Amino acid sequence: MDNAKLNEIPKAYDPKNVEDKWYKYWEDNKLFHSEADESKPAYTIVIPPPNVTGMLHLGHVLNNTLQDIYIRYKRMKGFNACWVPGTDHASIATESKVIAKLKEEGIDKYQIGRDEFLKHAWDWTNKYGGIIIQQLRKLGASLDWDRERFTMDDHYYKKVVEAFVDLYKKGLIYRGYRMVNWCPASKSAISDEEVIYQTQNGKLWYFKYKIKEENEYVIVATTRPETMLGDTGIAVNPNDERYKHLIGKKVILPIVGREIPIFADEYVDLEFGTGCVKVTPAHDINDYEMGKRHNLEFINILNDDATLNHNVPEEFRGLDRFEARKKVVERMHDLEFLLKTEDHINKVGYSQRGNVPIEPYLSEQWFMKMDELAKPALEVVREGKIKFHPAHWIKTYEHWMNNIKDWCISRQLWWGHQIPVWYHKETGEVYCEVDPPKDIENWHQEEDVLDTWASSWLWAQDVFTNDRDQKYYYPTDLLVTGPDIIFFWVARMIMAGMEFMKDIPFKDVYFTSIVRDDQGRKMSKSLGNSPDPIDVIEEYGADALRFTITYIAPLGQDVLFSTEKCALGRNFANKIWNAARFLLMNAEGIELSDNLKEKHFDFADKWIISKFQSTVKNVEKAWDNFDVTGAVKQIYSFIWNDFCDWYIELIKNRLYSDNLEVKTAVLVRALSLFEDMLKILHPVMPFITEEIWQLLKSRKSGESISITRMPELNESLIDLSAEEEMDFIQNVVTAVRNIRGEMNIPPSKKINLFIKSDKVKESQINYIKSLGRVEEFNYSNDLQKPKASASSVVKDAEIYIPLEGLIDISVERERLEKEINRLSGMLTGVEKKLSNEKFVNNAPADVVEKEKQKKENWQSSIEKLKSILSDLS
RNA sequence: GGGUUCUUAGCUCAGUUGGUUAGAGCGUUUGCUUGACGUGCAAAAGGUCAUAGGUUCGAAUCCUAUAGAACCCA
Repeated sequence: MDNAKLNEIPKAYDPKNVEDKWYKYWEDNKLFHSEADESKPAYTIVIPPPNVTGMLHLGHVLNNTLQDIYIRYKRMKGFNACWVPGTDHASIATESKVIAKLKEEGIDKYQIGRDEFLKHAWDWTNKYGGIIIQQLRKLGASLDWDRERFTMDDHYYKKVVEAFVDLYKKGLIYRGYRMVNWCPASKSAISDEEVIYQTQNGKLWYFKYKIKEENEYVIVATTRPETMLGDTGIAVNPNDERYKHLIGKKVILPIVGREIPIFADEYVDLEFGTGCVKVTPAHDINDYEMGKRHNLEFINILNDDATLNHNVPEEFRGLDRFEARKKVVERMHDLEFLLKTEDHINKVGYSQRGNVPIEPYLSEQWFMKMDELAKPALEVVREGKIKFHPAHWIKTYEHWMNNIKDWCISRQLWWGHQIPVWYHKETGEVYCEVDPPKDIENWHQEEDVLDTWASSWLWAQDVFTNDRDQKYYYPTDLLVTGPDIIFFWVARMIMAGMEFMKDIPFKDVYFTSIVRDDQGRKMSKSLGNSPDPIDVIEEYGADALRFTITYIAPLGQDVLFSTEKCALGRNFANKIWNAARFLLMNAEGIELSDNLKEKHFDFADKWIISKFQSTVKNVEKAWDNFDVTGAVKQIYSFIWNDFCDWYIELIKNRLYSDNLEVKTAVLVRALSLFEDMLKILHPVMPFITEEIWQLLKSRKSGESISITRMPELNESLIDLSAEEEMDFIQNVVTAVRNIRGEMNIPPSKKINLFIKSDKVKESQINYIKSLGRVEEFNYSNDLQKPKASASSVVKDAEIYIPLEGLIDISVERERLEKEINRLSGMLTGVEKKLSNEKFVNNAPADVVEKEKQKKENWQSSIEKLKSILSDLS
């Protein structure tokens, strides 16, 4: 190899100068662009579109690293790999950010109107929309940038509208006056899935309501006193002896003065509170049901911002619900209707986006019928047409699908896909089509937009904007996402796929871990425990981050991350770097002719090639099983332990040999293996592998490791006898090092070594000598133990190290005794097993044979050690 | 209240269909300017596999119960 720059290879790997350079190279050469090509199999992933104005966080890092690993792996396996990037318009989140920004400027959304507001929203989107997309490049994500999509693109918008119209015409979408989860912060309905229940320390207030024309009271307990202003009934359990005589009577609602009936309903829990329940049908889902059953009045007491409206007494109007609560309690106290107050732990539903308590609220909304859509979507998962990893999520999915409720898809927002429904100004007729009515002046369009998920549920099918692409790339192969959106998105995308494409949207779904901090806490801005991935990349490199997070992320469990852990990946990168540096330095000035590759083989070469083949086999299996951590650990262990710790040490003898042909042959082989090694690592650490791959040989412009082929598994190269020979060497060398350690013999001091065995091969001797730092070496079957030797037993070979003057007899005795005890313990276990007739009769023959073998080996070792021990003077 | 998952070395986790000498990384201890790497090398210490039963010739692995933890749903 002729390369003057080699001396300049720095001692420590620095990703800074490497990563951006190669990403640009890949992008400039469009290496990740895919075109439909029916002669090749496609492998397709659509990115779970991040919020367009969002920033990259560690959840994205894990998720996108996994996708990149699979897309790169499949690309190198010869698939036409296509990874589609894009972002999501995130209706509520984006709109509330825009509103906040406008508010700072003193602008009110309703004053400027819809069209003007949307201009601001687009400005905002264009300003922040590129950030996360750029950040994905820093991570090394091999996305097909020519296919970048946005859920508000014209084509996509049209598809969303078409889907609505289609379902409306099929009768699967309807409009209704229903109780929904109302988010007072965004002044919009939200779906059941967007409500997060939080446990809170609340109170239980006990109120007295007087019964009309009698001198008796009922006592009700409530967690929400302010709703009493909307009470229209009192419910008791029909079997409750305490209250049977009151059923049918009326009470006078305090403060308000309204007369409301006492009625019986099975729903009432006799044990809770007093067994008497105040009923507010317009503001509680259970009360709503009771209200319908008993024909109660529905009195809505709230405005859309959760202040009290004109249906309550004057003094409460305009008050926020929480102020109103205080005031109601005060008034009830003054009126002596407040009996007592208890502490009470309750669960309060919060709006996921608005982060305020939601209100059950009656309003006119659009719903999608779920029963029919759910059926085929459930079926394909049950049948295994779509596979979940880990599989246990199937149960959660089934449970949700079996208990599915209609989906509230309308949002009282402007940023999003406006519902394609027009109402006739005169007749009130409803018109639902993709295109607006011709006499548009006589109609007004539905103001509401669709839930964001009612657009992103088409993502897997409509990121492909022409029929050929859609036919070629759909169904996609893999979806990588968090289990937190299994209902929001995964389930609904499956429904959309089955409904509109009549086919599954993806074959495998990989549910990622949740990234937490070192102490297992959720990452959150307020805790300040959420490192910015870009900072981590600056400090450790994207490769290190990618490697570390996949190394520590167990499938199906949370991953506990801290920035410092990235030292793992950084150290690994540095290790690889130095291994490359070592080989390249030795190759300097040498002509590496490939025809020497098959020459001067010895068992060390066979061993490492055999190990590599096993690694390829195991890694492929692990990728196929979505055992990402398993694959990453296999690669790590091969490179660090097998290749660096042993193989490089083994070849040093030959590398420093005077025989140029031997030296060259070894180098050519080592470099070729190193190149293969880089390839199997490349999906995990794309940058450093590209950097080194480019250094190994001079490459043509546009060439890249990312578009080379993965090494093919060749099982005929798995060589068990070479592995056995190597195993012996490793055991002998380790025994020698152990003795050195125990006897405090520094590595710089050479020792002599004798092995009582006739099975040592000539080819093994040099390796044992160099790795054990051995001066004089001898072996024979009838070797006498030299005086004052430290000893060990490896398989059936006794090894001696004469240490005249250096040996500490008591240390040596202790060492031997410890080993004898260890082996004896294991021997006892195995003897017990073998003396058990039932074991010998019932266990498979090979298992019994294995146990017998163990017994013999350990027995023989123990005998040898004992005899050595007794000779010890 | 219902469901799912988890409990293995000081910490974080592997452990494939029951048969291993129960592994790895980090951390700890000791030694080392060994002609790639101290972001390193070598050696070592450290585990009654949560607890109690059961199935089995044999259980970290299968079953039951108990305790504890997390998440989801109501």
